[in-house]
Amino acid sequence: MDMEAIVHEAPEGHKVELRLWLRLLSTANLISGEVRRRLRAEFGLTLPQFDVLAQLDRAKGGVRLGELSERMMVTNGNVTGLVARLESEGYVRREITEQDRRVTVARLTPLGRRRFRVFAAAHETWLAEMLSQVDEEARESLLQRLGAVKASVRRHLGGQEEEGKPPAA
Amino acid sequence: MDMEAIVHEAPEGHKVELRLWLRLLSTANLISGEVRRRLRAEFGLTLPQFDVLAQLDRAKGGVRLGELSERMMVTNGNVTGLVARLESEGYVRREITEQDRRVTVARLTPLGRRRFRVFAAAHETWLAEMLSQVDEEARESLLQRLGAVKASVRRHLGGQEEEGKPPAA
DNA sequence: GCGGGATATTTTAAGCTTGAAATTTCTCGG
DNA sequence: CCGAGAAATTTCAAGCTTAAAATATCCCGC
Repeated sequence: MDMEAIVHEAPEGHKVELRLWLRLLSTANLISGEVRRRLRAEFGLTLPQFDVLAQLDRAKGGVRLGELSERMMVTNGNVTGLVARLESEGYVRREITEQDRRVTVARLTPLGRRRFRVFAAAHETWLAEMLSQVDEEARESLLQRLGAVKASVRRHLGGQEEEGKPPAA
Repeated sequence: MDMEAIVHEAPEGHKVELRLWLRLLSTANLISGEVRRRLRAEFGLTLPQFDVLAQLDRAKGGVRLGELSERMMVTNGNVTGLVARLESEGYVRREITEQDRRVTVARLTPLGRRRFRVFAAAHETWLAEMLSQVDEEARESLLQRLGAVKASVRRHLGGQEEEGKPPAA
């Protein structure tokens, strides 16, 4: 089975915000689907697993699981299994600190770090390829405007603000 | 548990294509997470379920399951369960055509159509809210440039082309 | 009208994800 | 010191998702 990304879209006749959202989503799906397929085919890795490795690689001395879940924008319960599987692959090790035994820190094993460098290089290449026909101006524009989108969305999250400043003005 | 979207991002020091991809992904995650939470809280619906209903609402006379999976960019096996759950909710009905008994057509029940109108109106409002601070120019720019991104990505999919024209020069 | 290949869907196994409840450990005021 | 509440993680049930294998049906050339 392949089930290649056919990527239908844009119903037409919808509010423009909706059309923008649908296009954003289908674009992200198109790319992540391709990345996922390649990670699997080339390295037997899932995308979330790659994501964990990337976070751990970025951190010097290991990452608390709670921080990992924040950085990855997923729930705590999620990282538990993810890290467990990566540990059984030998890519990640878990350590319990003696100062606070509630905390578990995950860090890359030497094998994990070595392998991740290979994964990351391929991943970067794929992205560069896939986005090769998006020119410098478009990239910069997208980066900036997507930042604006995120800012707009964040101001309208879920009713209750759980941190940060109260709605300015 | 809430596990609000903290949305870390952009490692800095990565190739610009990678940064663009990470921003695109985190933006999509931020929005879809919020939409998912609201659908669940207000209507007890999952996002994929909403997606199925939207596709069926759009179609006049029912949709073959295979076409549904194409339109939704998910595998065939996926829609089987999705449609089964929506059927048990009474929102969707499945019909087997007598001309071709391999084919199953899904269509909204009157209840499903009625309810979907409510869901869709709320959904549209949420999106309009979340994107309210993205001005007209930015929206148009994003729509157009995301289209270009999709085009670029499609040209670099998975090695084998399974349909469409051979790479035009 | 038969049989092989194509087409449509379902099933299956493995893994991801959420939200909520449960555990474990810590902190701190009295 | 003790106990209440906070904090970090795990467990759990339900649902999503994929890729691959299995089923079921159809089409077509002989």
